Amino acid sequence: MKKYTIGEIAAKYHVSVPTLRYYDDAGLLPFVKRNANGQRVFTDDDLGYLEVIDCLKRSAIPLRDIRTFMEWCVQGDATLPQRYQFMIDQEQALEQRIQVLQANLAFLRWKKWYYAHANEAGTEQLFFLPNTTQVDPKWRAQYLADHD
Amino acid sequence: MKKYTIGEIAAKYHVSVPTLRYYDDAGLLPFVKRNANGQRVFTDDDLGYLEVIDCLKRSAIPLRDIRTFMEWCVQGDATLPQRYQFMIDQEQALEQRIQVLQANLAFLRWKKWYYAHANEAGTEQLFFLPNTTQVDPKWRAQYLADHD
DNA sequence: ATAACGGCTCAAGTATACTTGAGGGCAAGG
DNA sequence: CCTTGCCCTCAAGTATACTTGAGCCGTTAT
Repeated sequence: MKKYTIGEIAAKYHVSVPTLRYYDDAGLLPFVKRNANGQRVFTDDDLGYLEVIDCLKRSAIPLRDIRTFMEWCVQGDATLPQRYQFMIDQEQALEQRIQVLQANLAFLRWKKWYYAHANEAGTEQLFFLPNTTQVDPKWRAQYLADHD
Repeated sequence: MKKYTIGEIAAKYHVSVPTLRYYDDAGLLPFVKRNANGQRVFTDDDLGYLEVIDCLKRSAIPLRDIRTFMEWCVQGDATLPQRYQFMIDQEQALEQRIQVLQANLAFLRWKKWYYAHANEAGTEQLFFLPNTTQVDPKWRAQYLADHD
């Protein structure tokens, strides 16, 4: 089975070597072995684990949660229920976070529209209610009417 | 125009009072005024700004970027081009981040399917290539065939 | 009038996730 | 043989975003 050094794995997953060592210290890599010189040795078997870690990290899951999951992984079949539940929970959490970001995106697009028009006019004044800097709701209504 | 204390604003936006003060110190609230006793006073005019901050924070935009934008806001019409460009940039960045999260979600769903089946069987063994802990690609293919 | 309630500042502490630096080992190439 | 390159550990430093604590002020309720 092909073996990989920490440097090769770092390049493959676009992280620094110290970061990988930090992850190992933090218990995220309980599957890595060492050679006679004490150097970390990664194998093809480990790549699947590393992909999971990569996915969870890109999803901004805290390291301690990733650690918990990886520990279950090396404990074998006895932890399959926990790992299944973990995936159910993470799926739900991620769905919710995506929904929040979709709402934020909609808000940013309305603001973009607002600034596109303000920029063209050279002033925000036309949007404001008299003697305030509050945007007249009619503009928001018009934006929504135009973008449906 | 209605006025609000820092405590009222904190309750409205689900943040702590010290957090709001920290934001003010960090330059995120250049629009807040003070009363004769040095207390922060928020007005209806400010609520629009606070919504923007809330949106950017929920999108995990760094505070220094939010600060830059809020400073442009109080500088008036001269900064409309920068603010328009800011919205364009943030829209694009957020679209990309949502795409990454969608991909991560797809991965988590595959893993959920995997653990659902492993859990039912009581073991992961049936998924592995002989003498490895690598998942036989045929299972991934089957999952993709079943979920399209 | 005094205690509670909220507001204030400033300094220090906490958590997370790394990064950087010092000092050292092992193996391959000139 | 010794320099280069990659590996190692351990300790300390950095950045971000808050939180906590000490000590104080002004308004309001008892």
